Amino acid sequence: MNRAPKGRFPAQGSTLEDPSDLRDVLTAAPLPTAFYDRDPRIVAQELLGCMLCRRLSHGKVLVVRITETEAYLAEGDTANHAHKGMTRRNRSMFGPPGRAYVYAIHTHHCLNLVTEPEGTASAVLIRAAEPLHGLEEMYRNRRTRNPLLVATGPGRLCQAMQIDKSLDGAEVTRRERLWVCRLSAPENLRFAITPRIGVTSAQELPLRFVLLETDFVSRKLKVRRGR
DNA sequence: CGTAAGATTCACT
DNA sequence: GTGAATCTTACGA
Repeated sequence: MNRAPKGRFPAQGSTLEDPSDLRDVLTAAPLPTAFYDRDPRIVAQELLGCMLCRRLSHGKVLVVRITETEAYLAEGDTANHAHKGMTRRNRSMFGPPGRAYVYAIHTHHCLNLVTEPEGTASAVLIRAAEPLHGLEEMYRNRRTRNPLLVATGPGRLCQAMQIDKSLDGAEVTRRERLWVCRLSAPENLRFAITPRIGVTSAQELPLRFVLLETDFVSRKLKVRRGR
């Protein structure tokens, strides 16, 4: 088993050091409302590999590549914050698709993207991402210089990208404070489907989607043994 | 108004 | 693996 030497980082990972690549990302059209106005399981899968972009108040833009998502269903999903109806916390999930639902948990925040039509409370939790641009800013926010620890977890991602409740309800279909884009037509990326992490109910539902062939995930996939 | 729980993370054993 | 940090929300009295 290969293991990175202590104090060094794996060679894996890409950046947007090439100015033209960065320009392509920053000028790409955000995914439109129609993208989000679908079943959260489909949206969760198709978000894998997409770029999540955050413009800070002073203008600097942070970019990460989404590697791990979870779907929270409007029907039959007791792990969904909205499964017992609307509350002050979850009201964004009842709003139109293509907006953020941000909530606080212990000492952290988590980012969801709202799916399906207004009145249908479903969303996709962004669980992990690979940092691509604005590394120094994100290192500072996370108090680490290990890229594998920057955004591999929903709380870490929000801390790295300065996402908190002030972004709850924000539109992610415009290039304003937060948006998602992709550089080309959807690629056929391979991913695994597993139960969701951390939920205390509906634990069996396979609603977590994890990009394969990346180390930028919140939990290592269980290795299938035997054979 | 008191209390309990939580879609997490980190340090430590 | 276990426990603590630390804060917001939800809910019942």
